[in-house]
Amino acid sequence: MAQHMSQNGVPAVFRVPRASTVDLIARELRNAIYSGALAVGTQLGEKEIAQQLGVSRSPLREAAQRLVQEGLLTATPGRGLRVSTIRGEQVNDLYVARTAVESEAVRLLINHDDEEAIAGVESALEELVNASRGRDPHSIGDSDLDFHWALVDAAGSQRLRRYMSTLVLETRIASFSVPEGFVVRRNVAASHETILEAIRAGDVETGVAAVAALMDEAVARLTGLEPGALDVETVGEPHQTSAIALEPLSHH
Amino acid sequence: MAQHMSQNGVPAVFRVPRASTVDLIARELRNAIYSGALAVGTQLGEKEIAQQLGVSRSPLREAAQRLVQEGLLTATPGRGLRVSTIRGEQVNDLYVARTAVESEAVRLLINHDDEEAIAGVESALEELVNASRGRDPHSIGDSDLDFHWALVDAAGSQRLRRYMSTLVLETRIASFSVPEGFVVRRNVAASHETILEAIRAGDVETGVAAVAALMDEAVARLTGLEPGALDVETVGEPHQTSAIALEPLSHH
DNA sequence: TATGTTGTAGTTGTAGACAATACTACATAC
DNA sequence: GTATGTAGTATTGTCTACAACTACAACATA
Repeated sequence: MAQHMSQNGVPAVFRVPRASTVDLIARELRNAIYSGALAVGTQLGEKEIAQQLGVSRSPLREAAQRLVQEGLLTATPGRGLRVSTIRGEQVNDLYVARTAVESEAVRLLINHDDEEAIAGVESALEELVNASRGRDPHSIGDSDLDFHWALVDAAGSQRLRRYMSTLVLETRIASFSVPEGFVVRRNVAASHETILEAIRAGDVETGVAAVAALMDEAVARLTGLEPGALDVETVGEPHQTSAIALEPLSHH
Repeated sequence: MAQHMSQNGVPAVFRVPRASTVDLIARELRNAIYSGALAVGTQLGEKEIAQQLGVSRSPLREAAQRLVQEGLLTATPGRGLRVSTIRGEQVNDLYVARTAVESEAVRLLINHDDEEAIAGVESALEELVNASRGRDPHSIGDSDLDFHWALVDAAGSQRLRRYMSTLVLETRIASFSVPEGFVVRRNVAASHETILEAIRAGDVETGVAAVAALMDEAVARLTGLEPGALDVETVGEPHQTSAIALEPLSHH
């Protein structure tokens, strides 16, 4: 019983958290969705994907159920799995969820006042500012999502992190789902700075309001409301569909 | 192509969403956790449970992965599945997530001002008031959770609903995880009334604050901080473990 | 021509068998 | 007596095969 106990009864060494095959496959699928290798709406043949990953259908199907629970994949009995599409009212709902999570993150950051955590958000903002000086909409979009991820990550809540990691992917899906292609705002950095300033100032009210404003704007952009009123930049090429989507996974 | 299209191109009739076997199993597992039939920390033998449900291990394992994604089950490679335990810092994190979701629900309810939706919350509150007049801690606890569920349900967001349905189960798990047994506050109704009043008054500030206060109190109750300062009632019998946990599921 | 039916191919859903891993108990060495 | 090694047992992890379902196309029929 006393295998490696420190004096106060707390184990001094923990079980190494090996990743299961299902974990690896699920991660691979998420990456494929994020990168666009698995295009939105794609029907994924289990046999084919299992072969590409070098596993059999069983663990693949188990991993797929995780993404189904997240809402990233949609399963229809007899018709299998396809990558979820997010559009119309779903876009609005997605940003409702993001508002809930990111608002709480702001609140937590202000309450805890952890300098190191806030610094993480700050460096993400700097990345965004840099990217927005360039003219590559894709890297702006990536930095944008990175910032929001950093914001929630810094809040230190395991559950909010889990929610956000799915929401980031769903946001990506929503972007892909827009028929016009990738759309980004020109002046992203400014409104994001407002959030960070509010956090530094300890002003919950302003911070939450800034988050909400950002979300409303994003919904308008993605659902195409008042397209003339928004200062956006559109990029063609909705997404490239490659024949071989997935790399075989290496167990380590 | 034009099989049942209304004039605007939106399908007028949708595919009936048949429930897959995996759906049914997942639902059954969640029910078993909610009811306590699957006790917290229980290792669930796949063979045994599959037999009880009258299915083979494959769909059971797939369903289990859904609950793993939700955090209700914990999977360890080589050691299989067990019902998650929620205690210590996890309790706090759980209520952080609930605060995020329920605060946003309050905000949505106030913004939309949908009388029918608010009425749903009101009836849940009445149930809670009734239960709190009685002395059965279990029915008080149930009505409490029902109220919070109704609150989020009324907000009308699909994603918040999904989060909340898991959070309700996690809250239940947290209750079961308390070694002293079921613990409820004596004056539950009052603080819940504050939330509803704030919604009716359109006062976001007060509503959100009331939610936060409720959550803080719950964390204190469950983590056993200042036990003397809280007006709580404890019930023994942490949970009865029945030999046969699950009913065979009927496909309909 | 349009609609309904039937056959066929391909896919998914489930079950069972096999292989790999982890737990238990016992034996053995220090 | 404690600790380490080893065998046996049981469970999980993965694969393969079969059954069931869906989609598509060719054909028959009104």
